[in-house]
Formats: sequence, structure tokens, C-alpha cells
Amino acid sequence: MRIRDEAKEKLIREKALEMIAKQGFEGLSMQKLAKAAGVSPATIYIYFKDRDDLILQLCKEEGTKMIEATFDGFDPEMHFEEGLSIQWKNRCRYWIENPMSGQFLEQVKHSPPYEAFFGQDKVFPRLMGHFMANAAARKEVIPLPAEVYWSVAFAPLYQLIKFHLAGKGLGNRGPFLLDESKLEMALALVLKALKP
Amino acid sequence: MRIRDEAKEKLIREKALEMIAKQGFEGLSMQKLAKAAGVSPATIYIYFKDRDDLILQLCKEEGTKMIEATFDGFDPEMHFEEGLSIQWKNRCRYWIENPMSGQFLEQVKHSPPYEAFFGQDKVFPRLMGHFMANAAARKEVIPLPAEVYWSVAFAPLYQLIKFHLAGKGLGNRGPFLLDESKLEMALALVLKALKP
DNA sequence: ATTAAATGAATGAACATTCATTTATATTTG
DNA sequence: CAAATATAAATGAATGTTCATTCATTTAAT
Repeated sequence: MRIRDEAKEKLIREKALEMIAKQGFEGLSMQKLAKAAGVSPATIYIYFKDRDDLILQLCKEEGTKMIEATFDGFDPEMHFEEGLSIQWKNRCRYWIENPMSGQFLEQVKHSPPYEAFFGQDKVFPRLMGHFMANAAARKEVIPLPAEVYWSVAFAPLYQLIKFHLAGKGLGNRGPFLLDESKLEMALALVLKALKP
Repeated sequence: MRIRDEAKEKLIREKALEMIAKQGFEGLSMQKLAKAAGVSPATIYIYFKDRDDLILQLCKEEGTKMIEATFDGFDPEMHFEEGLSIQWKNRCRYWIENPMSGQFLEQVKHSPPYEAFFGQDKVFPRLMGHFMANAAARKEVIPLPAEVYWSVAFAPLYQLIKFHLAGKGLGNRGPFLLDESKLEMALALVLKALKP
């Protein structure tokens, strides 16, 4: 018998990821995907049950990779400033080194399949909850509702990453590059805002 | 002869807006839209050249309303703190009072038709540029690259609005409501970060 | 020889758009 | 004032295309 061709499956995954990252869900057509991966449409159905299954698998895979990257070298016992700094750098590195994954996640963020994956994840809420409780107990951060804290602590980072991935900043004032210096600048402002 | 039924056109616009707001571009099918508005598919083509034209008109209309709301009562000569505060309140009020418009804009933000509209707009860059130049000249704000400033100044607000519209906060810790007190809290943090 | 991978062509549903007709109304005519 | 006419709105049924998915058949590896 013939063996399962893992390189072929990976190629299908990559092309599908690319199509969704660039054009959203409506950009993923099974026949176009088959053409892009150089296989017959029917071949895709050997590796994936159907279109929804393919999308769900991509959500799980990319979501998991992103969460793991976010908490690389992170410990919820860390002091607030160090923990936040590590997370900023992890998140930033992941999005910049994996722009396709980042744009894919951006596209699927509010979709049922991604929310199904994220709702089940235990790592994210546990580590984050623990980290925040510690920081609050040590009085390293102003007491705030969780959502206010999150908005001030991370939304600026993601906005900068979006500028970087779009390749252009505000208006038509030329290209934008998110370098170490701009990241440090923004992080310093956010820490100034959040520390007592 | 028969007269153009403006209520009918408005109904088509509203249903189309709703479909895109809730399900993105792929949620807008002309035949479903016809059914939702209680007209024949052909009727839509009396009021709009084609699907793209309908989408472009919605982008223009909603984009213009949003920009006007943002700068209501705003003057670029204002002091930094007052100007930023007014913009926060305007943006927040608009998104909360027009959730359908807000979710529509969220969906189309990075689409070619919306970018075509926004690229042509003169109001937004002129007022914002003027305001920032004044604030910088008066040393009311730390000198920063435009994108770093924007990210710290507005991204937290939009994240809070997203929590509010989603109706739920982080994780599964119950519903979230963006009230005056949380808005003021976040604004105070942002001002603390940006002022020298 | 066996078995699962791989296929191209087919299926039926949904899609945007068009068209020959019908309907309603503003205007003109008797 | 009422009937006739003109005109654009409104339509349901079609058009041709693209979509996800299936299937009978072929291919390749064990």
C-alpha cells in the first residue's frame, strides 16, 4: 500500500493558511487550494474531513504555537515589570517572525472555530491570572479591572505590530518598521501608566 | 411614472450593513439580502450598480459618519488633555450608540473599498496632524514617533470598546460593560503615560 | 496481490447578475 | 374631473459561474 505523504499534507496546510491570512475565510476555496498545492481537490479530503475541519485544525495549530511562544521563558512568579517585558518581546517576536500566522490569527480571531479552540485552552488564563494576582499582591501595579489593565498593557503593542505588518504607519507618511527602540519606548510608557 | 422609494433603499442599506457587520463580506449574498429586505434580487440593482458598488457606498457612508462623530466639538487648537479626552468620549459614544456601524467598520477596516475611501479623506489627517503639532510645540506630550503615540493614545480605548461590544471581558469571567468610570480610569492611565 | 493514496470528472447548491414582463404612479389628454 | 398614456420601479424566472464535496477509476508502494 501507499504511505501517507506528510509533506503533501503540510503543503496543503501552508497554502490554506496563506489564503486565509491574505483574504480571510472567503479567500479559501477548496478548488483554488487544490490548484495552489498542486493536487486534485479530492486529495484534500484524504487529509481533512472537510473545509471546516481544515479550518479548525489550522486554528488549533496556530493558536497553540502562538500561546507557547507568548509564554516562552515566562514565569508567573516574575515581578511585574520583568514579566510584562518578556511577554511584549515574545509576542512581538512571534508576530514578526511568523507574519503569516499572525495575519491568519488576526483574520480568525472572532470566528466560531477559533473561539472554540481558545475557549478550551487552560494555559493562557491560568498563567495570566496567576501573574496578575502576584503583581497585585506585591503592589507592583495599580489595582484595576482586568479589562482596563489588559487594554492598557497589551493593546498598544498589538497596534504597533499591526503597523509593522501593514508595512506602513499612519496616513501616507511612508513605511513603518517596528524596531527595538520603538518597542522599548512604548513599553516604558505602558509601565509608567500601570505602576503605582 | 413611479417614484424612487427611498425607504426601500434605506432598508436595503441597513440589512446589508447588518449582514456584513455580523458575518463579514462573505455574509453578504445578494439573494439573501433581497429576502431580508423583502424585495426581489433584481430590485437591489435598481438602487446599486452591483455588489461592489453597494459595499463601497456603505464604506463611504459609515466612514464619514464615524469621522464626523470623532471630531464633534473638537478643535485642533485645544490643549492636549482636553483634545484627547473629547476624542475618547466621541469615539466611545459613537461605537456604543452605533454598534452595527462599529462592527461593520471593524470588518471592512483592511478591505480595498474601505481603504479607497479612507485614503481619500482629508479631514482626519489634517485635524489630527494639526492637533499633534500643537501639543508637541507646547510640550504637553512626550516627543514620540507618530505610530508609538497613536498606539498608546488610542489602542487601549478601542480594546475596551471591543470588550464592551463583545459583551464579555477576558476569559469566561462574566459580562463586561464599559461605563464612564472605566473609561476615565483608562484615559487617566494613558494621559499619565503620555504627559512629560 | 493488496491496499490506501491520488485522481479528473461529475453533482447539486449557492452565487451575482440579467431580462422580458408586469405594476404603480405622475403627467397629459379629452 | 376622469381616462389614457408614458415611464420607471418592481418582479420571478432564468443565466452562467463558482462553490464544496463525492465517486468510479487509476496509480504506486508494500
